This record gives sequence, C-alpha cells and structure tokens, in this order.
Amino acid sequence: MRGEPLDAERIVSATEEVLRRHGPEKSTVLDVARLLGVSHGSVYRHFPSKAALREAVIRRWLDGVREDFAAAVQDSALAPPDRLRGLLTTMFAMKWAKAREDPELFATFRVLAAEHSTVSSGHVAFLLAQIGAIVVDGIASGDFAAGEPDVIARAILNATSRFHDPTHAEEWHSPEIEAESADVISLILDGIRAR
Amino acid sequence: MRGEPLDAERIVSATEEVLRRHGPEKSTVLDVARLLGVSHGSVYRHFPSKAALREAVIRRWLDGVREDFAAAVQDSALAPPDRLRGLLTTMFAMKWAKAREDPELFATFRVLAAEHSTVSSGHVAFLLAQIGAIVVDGIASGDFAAGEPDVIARAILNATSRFHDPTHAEEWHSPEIEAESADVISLILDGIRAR
DNA sequence: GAGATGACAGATGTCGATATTTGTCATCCA
DNA sequence: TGGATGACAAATATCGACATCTGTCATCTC
Repeated sequence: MRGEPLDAERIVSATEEVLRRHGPEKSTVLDVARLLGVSHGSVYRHFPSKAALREAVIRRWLDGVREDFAAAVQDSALAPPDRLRGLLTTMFAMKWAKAREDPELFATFRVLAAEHSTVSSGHVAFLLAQIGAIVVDGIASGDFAAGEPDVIARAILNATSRFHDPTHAEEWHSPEIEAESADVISLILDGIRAR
Repeated sequence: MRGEPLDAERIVSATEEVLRRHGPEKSTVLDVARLLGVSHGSVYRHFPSKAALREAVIRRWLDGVREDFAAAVQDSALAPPDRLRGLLTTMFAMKWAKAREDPELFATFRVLAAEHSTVSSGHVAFLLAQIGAIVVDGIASGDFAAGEPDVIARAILNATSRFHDPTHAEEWHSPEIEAESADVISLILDGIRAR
C-alpha cells in the first residue's frame, strides 16, 4: 500500500475497503489513513471533509453501476416494447443480485446514497433518460401512443419503484418478486402501447 | 380515569394516548398503568405482553382507517374506470393527509405496523379486495380487458406503492407527488382498459 | 374467587466520565 | 515548495455504574 503516490483515487479505494469491512457507522478517516499507511492529515489534503470523501465513494460506485447497466442493455435490434421490457427486467435483476449477494455492502451504499441525495438524483436522471429514449423511439415507430416522453418515463419509474428503489430491498427476498415485477411491466406496456 | 371498569378497550385507548405523547420508543406499560391509575400488573391481566398491547393498538387504528376509507369510496354510480381512479386517488389523499397533519403520530403507527406485519398484511389484503372488486366489475362491463382480477389488483397496488406505502412517506412532501400519482393512475387505467 | 397489587429478577435504558474522531494548522522534510 | 506530519480543540462515540422497565407471582381486598 505504501510507496505509490497518494492520490484521490487511492484514497477513495481505501475508503471503500474500510466501508466494506466496518460498515458506514464504524468507518473513520483514521481507519482509511491507517490502511494507506499515512496520517489522517494527508487524507484531508485531498478531501475537505469526511462527507466529501464518502460522496466520492458513492459517486464512483454509481458510475460503475451505470457502466455495467449500459453494457447489459446494449441497444439490440428489438422493437421498443421489447427493449423497454428488457431494460426494466435487467435493471431490477442487477439491483436484486447486488442486494442479495452482499446485503451488508448494499446497505452501506444505501446509507451513503441517502446521505448524498444530489448524487442519487443524478442517478435517477440517468435512468429516466434511458427509459425516455426508448419511449421516444416507441412513439416514433408507432408502437407507443403519443405523449410527453419525460412524463411517461417518470411514470414508468414511479410505477416500478417497489422493484428498483433500495428502500424496498427487504421485499426483494420474496420469491414472488419476479412474477410481480413481470406483471407490473406488462401492465405498463399495455398502458403505453398505441391503440 | 379511575372508577370505570378496567377493560381491554380502555387499556388500548390509554396506550394510544401514551404513544401519541411519548412516541413508540419512550412508551412504557408503566406509563399506561399510570395514566389509568392502576398498577402495571393489572395491564398484564388483560394483555400477555407489551407486544400484544401494541398489536391491539395498531389493529384498532387500521380498523378505523378501513372504516373511513369504506365511507369515502361509497360505491357510486360511476363506471369502473372512474371508480378505480376515485378509489386510488382517495386512498392516497387519505394517507398523505394523515402523514402531513401529524407526522410524529404517523411515524409512530408506522413503527407499530412494521412490528406486527401480520396485521399489516391483513390490511393489504383488504385493499387488494377493494381494488379486485372494481376490476371484476370492469371486466364484466367490458371496460377492462379480460384477465385474472387478483393478479391485476396486486399489480395495481404494486405499481402505486410509492404513493401509498408508508415507507415513502418522506417523498409525500414533494409538491409534484399529486401530479405524479395522477400520471401513474392514468398509465394503469390505460393498461387495463379493453382494446 | 375475580381481580388488583407491588415486590422481585432479569432485561433494557440512561447518563456522565473517558476515549476516540474530525478538522485545522504550524512545522517538518525531500 | 509541494506534500506529509502530528499536536491540538471541539464534536462524537464508548462504556460501565445506576435507574427504569418487563413480566411473574404470592398476597391482599372486596
């Protein structure tokens, strides 16, 4: 750990590791400094506060999520309705997988996301844009009824919050969650389809 | 308070009052006994545990909510789509009003409801039945497309969780919540409408 | 004797004294 | 001279002694 130059990137990685080990309550910047083999004063040279450091962690984490997500929903040749179904299904499945494979870590990031709502709402904006783009295509192709794409995209995200909002993470353990999400997605697709 | 016979009903009322004053964390059965002017041993003659007492409170509270709700959505002469819109709008408005007019008390009942999930799921079953009845009518009248009423009712409740699930109570302060709920309701109505 | 009481043990909560952490900064050093 | 250090004050957290609460039950009262 020692030797290499100390930059923001390494500090963020160390912070992530400390959060992973100790959770959000018990993580201190002293822990981060110890892990890096430096004094805590050095950490404060790169980040103005503990809050800023945590924000950098959640920002980087969400950047990664967006990257994974974009890769998983490469725009296929499918028609907009199927693309939308695929996007939502993938989005839910990715969240559920993360929440289930490491609930502690997921809870940790949930705390950080709540602390830094600015970063979270940026993430929501990204999801809205992804959905909105498909809605625009669908309206253009005549698959979807005419309407305001932004309003429709928001309604879709709102109607599926139980399946993607981390607030509902506990409910994602239910074996019925997959069937229930499929039913809601079908309901939505019927709702926006052209008549 | 003294003098009258001590029955379960009076104990539940006193408990509600104590919860209202002190909140769920600080409420003790000693407080309840004090308010009633009896010893705490007497309370334990009527309820086997503090948990059972709290459960009785949340049960009675939800009974009241159902009564108010049933009164507010008296089946009108409207067609099923309008009845469904009215039911959902009323349901959300009632919750929002309660959460806003006394957030502390609402939070208290939220804690109790979470503690006693059996009671809560009974409440959900009631809501599902209300929605399901309208769906059945709508399918019969030809307003709604054919389908499994139970599945459809659950999908409707799931798609609107952001607007009725107390987990989202903080978000209900947003001025956009009303417009967003209206958009989701319209999306749902379009989704179940016969083609 | 049906119902209320209060003493009691064990569990849980409170509170102040003590220790740790956050954030700053004068100093050091390569 | 840019970057790291650790002493420091103020804010937070931890801990154990003490107080309160939960649930039981032998006893009392009407």
